[in-house]
Amino acid sequence: MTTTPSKVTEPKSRDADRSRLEILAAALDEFSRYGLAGARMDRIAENAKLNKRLIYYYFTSKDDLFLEVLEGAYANIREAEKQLHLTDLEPTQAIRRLTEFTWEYYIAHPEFITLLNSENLHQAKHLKQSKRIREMNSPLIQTLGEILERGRSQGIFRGGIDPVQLYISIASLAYFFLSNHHTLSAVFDRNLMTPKAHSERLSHICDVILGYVLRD
Amino acid sequence: MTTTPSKVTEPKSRDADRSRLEILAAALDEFSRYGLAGARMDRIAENAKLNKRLIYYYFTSKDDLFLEVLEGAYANIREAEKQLHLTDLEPTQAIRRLTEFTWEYYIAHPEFITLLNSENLHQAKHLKQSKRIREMNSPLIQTLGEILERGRSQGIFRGGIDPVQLYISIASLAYFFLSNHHTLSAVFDRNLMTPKAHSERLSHICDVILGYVLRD
DNA sequence: TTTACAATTAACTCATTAGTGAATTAAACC
DNA sequence: GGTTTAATTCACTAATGAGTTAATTGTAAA
Repeated sequence: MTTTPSKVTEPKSRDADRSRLEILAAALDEFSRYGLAGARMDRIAENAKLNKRLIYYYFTSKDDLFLEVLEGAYANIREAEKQLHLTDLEPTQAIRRLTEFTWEYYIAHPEFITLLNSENLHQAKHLKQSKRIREMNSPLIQTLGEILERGRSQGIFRGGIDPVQLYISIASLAYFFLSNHHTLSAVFDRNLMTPKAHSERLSHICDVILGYVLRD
Repeated sequence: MTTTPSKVTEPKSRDADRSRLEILAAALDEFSRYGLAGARMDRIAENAKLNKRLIYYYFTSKDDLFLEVLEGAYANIREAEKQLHLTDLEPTQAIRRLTEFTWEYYIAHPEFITLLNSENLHQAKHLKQSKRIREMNSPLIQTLGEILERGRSQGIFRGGIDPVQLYISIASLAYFFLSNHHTLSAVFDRNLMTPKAHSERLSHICDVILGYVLRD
């Protein structure tokens, strides 16, 4: 027997907030699966189980919807980055932690990768017009700079490392592998998406990054 | 005076080979600019200065055309790789050469990057059905394995390096930077496409790769 | 319990799109 | 010069797509 719980606010049949979220969730799925041009508004409505008109009611246009989805994806990763607390760790451990985090975040959020690829195909035109994303600047570059300096002064890291370059490199090594795994698997005739292949990749990435950062 | 050269075969107004090539060139441009879903057959015809019907006459469908474009792109990079002659070089120089080549190839062929991104969005379904591409296996992995072994036995390289992992890493560090430069530039508020930024990146990539490969 | 407004729906429009059928023309061959 | 065939054009279709108009319904406040 499913009795509606007394006093507990009963699920409304009309709920603007819920509808907005349903649309955003369906849109994230759609855009990351098919890209911006390949995405279909009808399919988003269908998967959100809402009338298509509501998408326009809440989000104005396909591009505006895409922008909100992108903003959400950035907000999520920035939030996760904040939980890292790299400053509490020894320099070497901090770099390792950041590398592992990056890898695991991409593994857990493949939509983020395809969304970014779409945005880059469109020359970041949505991101550029987004005040929200520009304000969401990552704390990582600053922190990374401090870690590198700390490692440097302890004599364990090489000097002259640009934190932006290093951050991009850590991202590269994880992102490219995952973003391009379909073509790479085909070309090298090797399944790169097995747990074993994943752990081998992560271990290789750590070796590359630490091999670079650590002083000889 | 432009006189039609006597005896020299005059340009035909109808030329199947030329038309095919015009279509392929226009399609490469279109697909790399807009992706597979965003590409427009009418625009390809217009840019090729040929009737749209001819695209279907020569290439059957949009997907088949995309496949041929992709095959061409792979054929080109494989051809360039063959000119590298890494075996003639000392191990360290060979790795540096390969790294620089990869970077410069991507710089010179941005279409290759966006084409690959499109193909990965589509889970490499065209590549997987292409006998041609599967036969075009890169000589690089084999060569890279030999170089690594040579460096190893000379005591200058670390042991246990998987050539496929290393190859993917070299590609990653170049590819990701260029593929994602629009979003990266916006997020870091730094123009990554200046000549200076490019030479800094290449130099960083070489440091990372050699820092990893060279024994401490 | 009526009112007011927000949330939702049905039923459209109109432009665009991949793909075609059939006629036409240039060139190569005899 | 006439015939054949390959290359090209024209005019179309059928479906699909983003976005809209206007009516309807649920909900909460008065």
